[in-house]
Amino acid sequence: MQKRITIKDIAKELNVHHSTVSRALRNDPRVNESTRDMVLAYAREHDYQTNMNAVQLRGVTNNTVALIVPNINHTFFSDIISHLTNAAYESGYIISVFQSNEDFAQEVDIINTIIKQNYAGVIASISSRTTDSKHFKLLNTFGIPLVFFDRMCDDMQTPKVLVNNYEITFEATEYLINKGYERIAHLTGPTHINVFNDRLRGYTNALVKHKHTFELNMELDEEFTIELGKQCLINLMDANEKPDAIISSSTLLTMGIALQAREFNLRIPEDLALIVFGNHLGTIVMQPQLTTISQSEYEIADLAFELLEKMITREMPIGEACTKLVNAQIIYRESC
Amino acid sequence: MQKRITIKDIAKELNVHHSTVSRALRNDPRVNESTRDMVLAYAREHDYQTNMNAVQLRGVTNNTVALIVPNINHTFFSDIISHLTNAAYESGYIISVFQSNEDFAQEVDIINTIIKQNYAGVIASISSRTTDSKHFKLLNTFGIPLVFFDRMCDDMQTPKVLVNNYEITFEATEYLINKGYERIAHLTGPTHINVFNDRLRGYTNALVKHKHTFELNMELDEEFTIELGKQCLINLMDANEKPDAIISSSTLLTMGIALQAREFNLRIPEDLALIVFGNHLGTIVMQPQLTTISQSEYEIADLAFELLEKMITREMPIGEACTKLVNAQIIYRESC
DNA sequence: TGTATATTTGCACACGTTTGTACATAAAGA
DNA sequence: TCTTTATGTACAAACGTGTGCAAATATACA
Repeated sequence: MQKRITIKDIAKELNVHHSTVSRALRNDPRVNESTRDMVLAYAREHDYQTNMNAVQLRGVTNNTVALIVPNINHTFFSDIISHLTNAAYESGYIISVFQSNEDFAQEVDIINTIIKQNYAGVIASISSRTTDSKHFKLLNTFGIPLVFFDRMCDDMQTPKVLVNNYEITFEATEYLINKGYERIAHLTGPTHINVFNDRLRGYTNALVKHKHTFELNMELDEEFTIELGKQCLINLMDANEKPDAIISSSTLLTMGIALQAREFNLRIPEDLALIVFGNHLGTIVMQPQLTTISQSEYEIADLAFELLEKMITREMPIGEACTKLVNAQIIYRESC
Repeated sequence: MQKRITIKDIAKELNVHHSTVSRALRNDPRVNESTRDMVLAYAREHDYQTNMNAVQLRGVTNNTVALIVPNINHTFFSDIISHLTNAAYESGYIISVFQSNEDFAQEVDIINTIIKQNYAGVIASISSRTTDSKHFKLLNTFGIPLVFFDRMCDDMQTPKVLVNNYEITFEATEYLINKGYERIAHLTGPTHINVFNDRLRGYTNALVKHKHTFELNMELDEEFTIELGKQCLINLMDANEKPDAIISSSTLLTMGIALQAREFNLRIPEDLALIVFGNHLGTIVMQPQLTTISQSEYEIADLAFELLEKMITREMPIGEACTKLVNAQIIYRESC
């Protein structure tokens, strides 16, 4: 664990000034070719690595982009992370992922770390407990570009890449209605989050349009698990009017429902239809395979990064609103 | 997008020296209480954030730990990430995740970024294309603590948290043999990686012990997908001696196999037994539910972080080998 | 009042890098 | 030979923060 080698060390060793070394390393034309070669050879030989803290202290931005997600182990987010990492790498950026764990305090800490470390930019989807956007606004204050995707703070002037949750949930509900289902339930997350609110509105409005009087919306603030899904179905089937179709925001919840339906000897889709948001692989190995709403993670990732990069290169101003809608689509399978 | 506020700005505004502000912000006892309160109030008011680049330039380490994984959207890794993030947060650290995408060049770039930015430490699982450990050794050179988990470079002196892949695969193979399966195949990744090599050895040795002559090992270097799994089974069933059991390293592969088995009207587990590494949720919603080998991600995450933290706090020296084995366990379900 | 001690603040330098400017040397032109 | 220009290198200051040391002020004690 020797001391880190610096340009001054190199300079001393080669009997030149450290400014010459600095220029040589960055291929500045004002340095003699032989000097440059000598410096580069020495640097390579001794594994010199720029100290970015010193560089950034002078105001130069780095190439690391922070990505904040509520949960890394949700298919939707992990797919986006994966695509985003690749897209960014091709443009010369490194993606660094942070998980807020649906926790407000952690989200704030993450943002503070990002500001303190001077990241080049931030792509974020907020936690379900986030109601205040002060910490995100701070990014703008410090001149760090920010792009929201999926879940966002609606009071912020910044680019947003969103899914057309309202339209697709409307469409899904209508699809179930047209299939003859009478009592459609809707399971989703806290509706102060745009995503869940849009889905709720799509669901409700479709019911209204078709004059359905049965409306059963469950807004869950707990962690979505298979167990919770089982319990949900138990509760639902305990009521007077039992649903014959469920649109759900969570794959885990829906898996639990499907497992519990077997226990109840409910046939899917005859007795109970299921539609779920997401591309979880489990949905296609189940029997019957679940009808899902796919949210085109590729497109979201590409769009979000494209917008961020434009802000980093100052091609686009920071702190200016702009919303891109990405179309989700229903993947018709066997559960309806 | 105003200029970033610094301690000098605060000092000028409050008519004190910036060193006093610096001390006040870090609760140095050598500063008057009233002065400190004044400074803290002003800092809070104006959203002052320390510039870590300046701090780190002076040799102080930060609290950000880098986590490198080959693929974020593999259940094994995303579970570890999730647990690790929480464990680290409780100890006051922030985890920043990087995906190498099973690509050597990206892995090298990530390490270089980590060195340049002076992260506090690194927890890593190497890509399947990594055969040279020079970049990881560089971390030690620069005094950055490193802990490997799961996949590692065996020529490196550094703590490693590994799964007892040899023993558990031996056990799984033996289990199949005792169940009466005659022709057991093994599907895994490139065996220059310790994980896959250990599994192969466990498999082979169990066969030898029980004098089984049928041995079919497939070492795949492509990306594991459901499609590839389907193709695998097609190929396997095309041979003269068709396997009646498969131990596989990949959930996706095995899902493909299971789906293809249906096409072939092969009954699971009667005609074909399946055991797969991992905790993917898909394995428990399938019918039949798959017997899996669970690798206790919690324990791996906790151990890895514990070791890293000790190195960060210099409680443990950097660059000293030590290997912790974590016990995997077979979760017996319906596919055998 | 004067001296000793405790408390608080200011000063100056360092960390590693970049960059504008000045200096030195070499080549070219008169 | 002397100026002019081109080329290469050195110098010094700056980025924001932390810290040893000196200075200043306040408090205690004789």
